[in-house]
Amino acid sequence: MTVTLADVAARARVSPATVSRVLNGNYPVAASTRERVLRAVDELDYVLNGPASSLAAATSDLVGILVNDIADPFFGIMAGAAQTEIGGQEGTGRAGGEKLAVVCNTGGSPERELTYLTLLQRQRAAAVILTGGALEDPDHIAAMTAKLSRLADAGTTVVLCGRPPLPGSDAVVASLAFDNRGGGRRLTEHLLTLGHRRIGYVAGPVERTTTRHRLEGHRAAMAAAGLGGDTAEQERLTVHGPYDRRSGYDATLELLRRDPELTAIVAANDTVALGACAALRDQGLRIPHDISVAGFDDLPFSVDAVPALTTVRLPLFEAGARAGRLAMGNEAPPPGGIASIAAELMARDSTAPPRA
Amino acid sequence: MTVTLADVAARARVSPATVSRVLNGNYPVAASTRERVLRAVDELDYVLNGPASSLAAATSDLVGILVNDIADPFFGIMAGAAQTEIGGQEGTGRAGGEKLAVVCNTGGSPERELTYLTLLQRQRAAAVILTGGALEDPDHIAAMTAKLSRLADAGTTVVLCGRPPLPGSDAVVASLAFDNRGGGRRLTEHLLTLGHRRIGYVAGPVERTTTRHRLEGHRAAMAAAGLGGDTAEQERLTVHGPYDRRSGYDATLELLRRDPELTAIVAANDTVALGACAALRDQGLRIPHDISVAGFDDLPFSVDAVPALTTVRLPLFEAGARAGRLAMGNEAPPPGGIASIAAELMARDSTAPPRA
DNA sequence: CTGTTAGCGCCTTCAC
DNA sequence: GTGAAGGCGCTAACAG
Repeated sequence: MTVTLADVAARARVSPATVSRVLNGNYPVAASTRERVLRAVDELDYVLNGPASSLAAATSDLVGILVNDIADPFFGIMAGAAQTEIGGQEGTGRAGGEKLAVVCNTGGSPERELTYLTLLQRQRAAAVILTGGALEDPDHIAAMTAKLSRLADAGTTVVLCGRPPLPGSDAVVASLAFDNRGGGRRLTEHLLTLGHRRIGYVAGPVERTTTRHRLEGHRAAMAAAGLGGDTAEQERLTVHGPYDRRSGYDATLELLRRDPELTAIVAANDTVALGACAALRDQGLRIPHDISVAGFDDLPFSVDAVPALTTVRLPLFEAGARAGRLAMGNEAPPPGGIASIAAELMARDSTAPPRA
Repeated sequence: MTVTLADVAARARVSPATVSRVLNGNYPVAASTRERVLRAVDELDYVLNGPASSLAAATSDLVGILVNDIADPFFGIMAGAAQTEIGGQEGTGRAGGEKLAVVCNTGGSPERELTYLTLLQRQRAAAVILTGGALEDPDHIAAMTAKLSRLADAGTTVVLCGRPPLPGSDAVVASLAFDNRGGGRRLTEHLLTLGHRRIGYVAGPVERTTTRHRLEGHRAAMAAAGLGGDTAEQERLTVHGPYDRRSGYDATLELLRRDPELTAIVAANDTVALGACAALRDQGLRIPHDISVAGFDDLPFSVDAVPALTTVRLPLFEAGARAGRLAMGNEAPPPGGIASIAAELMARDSTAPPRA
């Protein structure tokens, strides 16, 4: 029924071993023989049996890219960049030694994250890239550390992208961590420099590294300006929620309720900031005249917002591409396996000095 | 080194076959035996060898979801919905009979589309979902038709989502096609009703079904209103470009150059519309006072645009979920394997009557 | 309900 | 540079 390697061998009048060698290209084969084999492959429309090949070789050409939310361009950009770097840009049609880069959407659920890792482990994946912030629950961290060790033992290359290093684990080849803390600090410093003193903060989901680091940066800047306040005050000006538009909308209304004198709102990311803007507009407030708004990530749409959104740029594409190369072993890991990726303040029109 | 099914069998004092049966759950096994096996699995931290399993069973648990641009929420939403429907929401941790739903980013390249299909074919994928518009190049269509037949022959379920049916192919189980033509027509009718007569059109990339259908809808509405004009006139008011913000920006400037009297711009999709809005603002034009703008898709950010974007809503999430169910065989295919999915006009603030 | 027996299709030493 | 042979780990008939 389906054509096998043996069929190709018969047609090319060589042994199966030889066919295997030309297909994998990692062994010397006479040019004439190779050509004969390749011709037979095309004539028979032969497609390698991946499972059989993976079983025999004890490794597959699958590379998994885990993301928290595939509908969020934050992840889409990183994943796309990584996939480009991995999938090869050739396109010979015949599909030679390409890797199969695939993205898996965890939806932010820790269980699904682990399930996907198990599934990838089951497939004997060549590499796994974990993107985005990590959950800070101790149990989950322990489970992840164990799972990643298991993967690494089985020969899977593990790379972290936009996620802080896993303490005490040598399973990870490289961690590319965004400087969320520094970015958060600079963003709030920008607001302070403009003259803002009462700043509301729409944070991301609790127990996420990204959420915590950005918030820490914000509070560090506030504290440095002598505006830290006590814990109760800090919490009063902070509302947590998911990384979506709705959350930004609701949280902003809540912050306004808690303190109508707010002159600025800092959002966990650009999407949340958009929701915040909508809420403010619905309250009849003008941005930045009545109140300033800032986001984080600098997604493509942020520059088109009205007014253009002040935010912190993260080099998502570059980071994803680098993660892809690291996963493929095409780039040397950074010293210590850890790299911090700079976050750059993009001051635009949604922030301005507060009204007198 | 790595623990195999035989190890589990030995520890549970049963035969390998029995272990296989409880793991696959598709065969009666005594409760006590099952429990013993499961315990052994946990104690040994056993993970099924996917390739071996796929080789023996001649099918894998891989399901591929092909998208044109993973950084575009249009695809992210559909892919995420499909993945949720396929990946199972259980999360037992142990990972039982779950499918591995993975998304593959073709970047809109026909070669990569074929390469990914070959890779998936190689893996003996259980199902493949193709999302988004298709390229209309005859050679590519022929290659795709052949490839999909090959896949179907090998037992892979093929589902189309947001893509018109492949004529003369029985390889596809179901095609969910958006009513792009109808949506495009209703959108332009809305503009005509408002009183617009000179409408510029920023189209998507040429040779794409999505592009063509939306444009046809637009022109049908124009023609019905006696405003069709000749071919030269139609082309003068149409500029093609990729589905991104930049394209919308540039194309809008070009349209304005060609006809400064335009009172409305229709964009290929919401992202493009955002670019168009930016260009118009930079020209000092107010929306919708000086000129109206409309998009397509109704992505989440469109309602937050300023002014809120008039567009055509496509039920992306629902369509993706349905495609996922169809791929899993959890839903009966529509009659004839083809379903048209309605597109609903969302009239918002970016369109208004033209200035007197 | 459970055990036994054959492969699934390929890679990989080992000879030649 | 090429062929021959064994086995990767699991599933799927068959028996029982």
